[in-house]
Amino acid sequence: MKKVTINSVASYAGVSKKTVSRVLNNEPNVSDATREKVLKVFKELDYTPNPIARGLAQNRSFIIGCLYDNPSKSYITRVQTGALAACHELNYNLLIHPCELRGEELISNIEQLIQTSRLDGIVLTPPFSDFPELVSFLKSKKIPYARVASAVLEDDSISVRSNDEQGAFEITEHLIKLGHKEIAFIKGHPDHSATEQRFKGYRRALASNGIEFDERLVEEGNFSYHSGVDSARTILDLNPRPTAVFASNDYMAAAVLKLATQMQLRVPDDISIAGFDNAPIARHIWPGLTTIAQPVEEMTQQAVKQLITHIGEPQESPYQVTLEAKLITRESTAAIK
Amino acid sequence: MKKVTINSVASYAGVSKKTVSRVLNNEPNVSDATREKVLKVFKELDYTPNPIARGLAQNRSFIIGCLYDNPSKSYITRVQTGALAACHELNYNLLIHPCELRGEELISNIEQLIQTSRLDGIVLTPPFSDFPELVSFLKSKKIPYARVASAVLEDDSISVRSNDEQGAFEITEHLIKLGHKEIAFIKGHPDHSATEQRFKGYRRALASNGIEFDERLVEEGNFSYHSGVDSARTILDLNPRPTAVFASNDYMAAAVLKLATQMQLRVPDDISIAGFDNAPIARHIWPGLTTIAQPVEEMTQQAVKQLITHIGEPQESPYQVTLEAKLITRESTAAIK
DNA sequence: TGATATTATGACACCGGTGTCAGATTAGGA
DNA sequence: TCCTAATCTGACACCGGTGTCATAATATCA
Repeated sequence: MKKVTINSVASYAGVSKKTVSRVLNNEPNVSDATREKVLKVFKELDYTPNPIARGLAQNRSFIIGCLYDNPSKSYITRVQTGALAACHELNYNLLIHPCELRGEELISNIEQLIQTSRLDGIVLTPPFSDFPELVSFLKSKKIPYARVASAVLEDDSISVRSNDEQGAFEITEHLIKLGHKEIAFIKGHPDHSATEQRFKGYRRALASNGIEFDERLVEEGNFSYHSGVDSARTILDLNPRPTAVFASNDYMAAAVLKLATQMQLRVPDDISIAGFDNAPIARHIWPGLTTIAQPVEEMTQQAVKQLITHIGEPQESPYQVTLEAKLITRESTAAIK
Repeated sequence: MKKVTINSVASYAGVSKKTVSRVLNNEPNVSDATREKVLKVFKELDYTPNPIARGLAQNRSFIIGCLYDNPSKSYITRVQTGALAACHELNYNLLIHPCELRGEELISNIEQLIQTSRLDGIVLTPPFSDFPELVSFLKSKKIPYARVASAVLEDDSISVRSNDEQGAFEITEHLIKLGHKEIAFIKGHPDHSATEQRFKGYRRALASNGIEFDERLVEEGNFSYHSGVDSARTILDLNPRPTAVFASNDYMAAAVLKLATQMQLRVPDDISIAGFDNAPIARHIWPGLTTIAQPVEEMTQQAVKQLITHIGEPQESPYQVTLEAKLITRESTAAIK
């Protein structure tokens, strides 16, 4: 039951360490006979190369970090799922690192993370994806990074996003087509670039349908359920009350629904409610929320895959892709009566 | 901007590598003067030891794995939060590993994980905590492990749990004290040991209050929202309809609430609903769910901390603790009319 | 067939730490 | 003051891989 190392394999196969190493890494200049001999020994001895030794020799950790600061657990796990899929595929490990964007010493926190864990790269998820201080820090330190769901496209970094503006446009237009004209809007957290994008989409839909934008219908939220409750209170107390509410995410939409229900309002008969993200809660409440679904796993997976693939080889034209967001209609929106 | 290694520190401080290493690890037999000299150089050069090199020398990875297979995203993130806290404290990294208990080749999947990532230990979360095949595999391979929220206490492994049986007892008794006698019960997933425990607590509460157990009031669920919908349909169609439903977790309870609302039943006036876990959804719906809160982060943190602390030193009497679960009453339960 | 180019292989240093052990230094006691 | 014990310190091998380079084996061509 001794440990199987490259040395045992080498002596067992009657070749040098280096030759075994060549076979391991599919390097050329190994005769077919030797290669097969070594491969057979791999199987016989059930050999797995030690990534730590390899890492030391190559000055790599085979670990990438995933940064997030998000109140939505479902979003986080979706991000993780995508990142893990990519890591798995490319024999990397994922280090999750929740931390606060506005926390003390964010930069030095990240610096320490990179130093102590020797990360080979970092995936930034919202709201970090568009946080200039962090991005420029990583760039200055030459830490490879990729950005998920960023709104701002810098021209020299990997970025995979979906179109928030367009999604918000579509769901707003969906409400408009149902006859709604007074559509309240609840903004997300100001640190997230999606907040601005979704607001833009909302305004564009109004404008392109000839509905005048009314500032009084806009509330500031922060993506949390709690903030949704506050915003909902203000909105539902308006006189006249808007006939529809579009909240920038599903948690806030759920909060509107809760408050509306408490106020004996019937959804969607008395008021339509729309959300964003297609979080689990959107289908766990009654009525189910009309919302926008983004391919979060897919985005993250692509971003991480690109990140890992291009570690150590700076690209001329980095991977920048925008994926589709999709309108999902459920019971919380209906035609105005 | 050269790399700072133990060698640079050593030559800069005018001592040997080994002495630097001693200072790093707080080993004895270093004179105060030397120690301080080296410490000063650490600061001046901003030295961070390379965990990969250290790992190679000590045949460790400073990584522990966290296994889960859970439909509840909030549970997963709570587990992660606790595990990360412990890892952080002890300079370890956490490798998350979602996988299916009933998936193909679970054991070889785990074996490969351990082999390729050279994990120093593993935390098992439900339903793995009480999965005998896995536990005995780890034991046979001498992989250190700790179990979170396990029901079965083997006498030689680290285990931190909370009392599911007692929690279920309390919430059932809460319903009974509100005057309910026909209390339906929705079971969880059979692979989770909590399922049996919660059911036991329910029955014990009935028994100790002189209420006869009625098998027709028990439905099989699997902790998913969806399964809750199915169970709810059966229960709410019963004639006479039970006056309360205790679902084994909040997702299923939310499903009962959704269906009840769709059926125009008023909660809690017409029917009381109770859940378990205190998931976010419990307070994101209206009425909020009466439920049981478990200290998931705390459990996991303690388990991981013990695990890491005792890597490489088998214990005589391992850490086994049961933490308190707490009844949280919200609007979904009320006295019978 | 011999000279040369190409391919295959291994010896050895190295990555950045830790473990072992011997030797140097200091402290303690007679 | 000298001898012994305790404390410091460093030389060196080692962990398990990879990179460099020299050399051996084979292929190519004249």
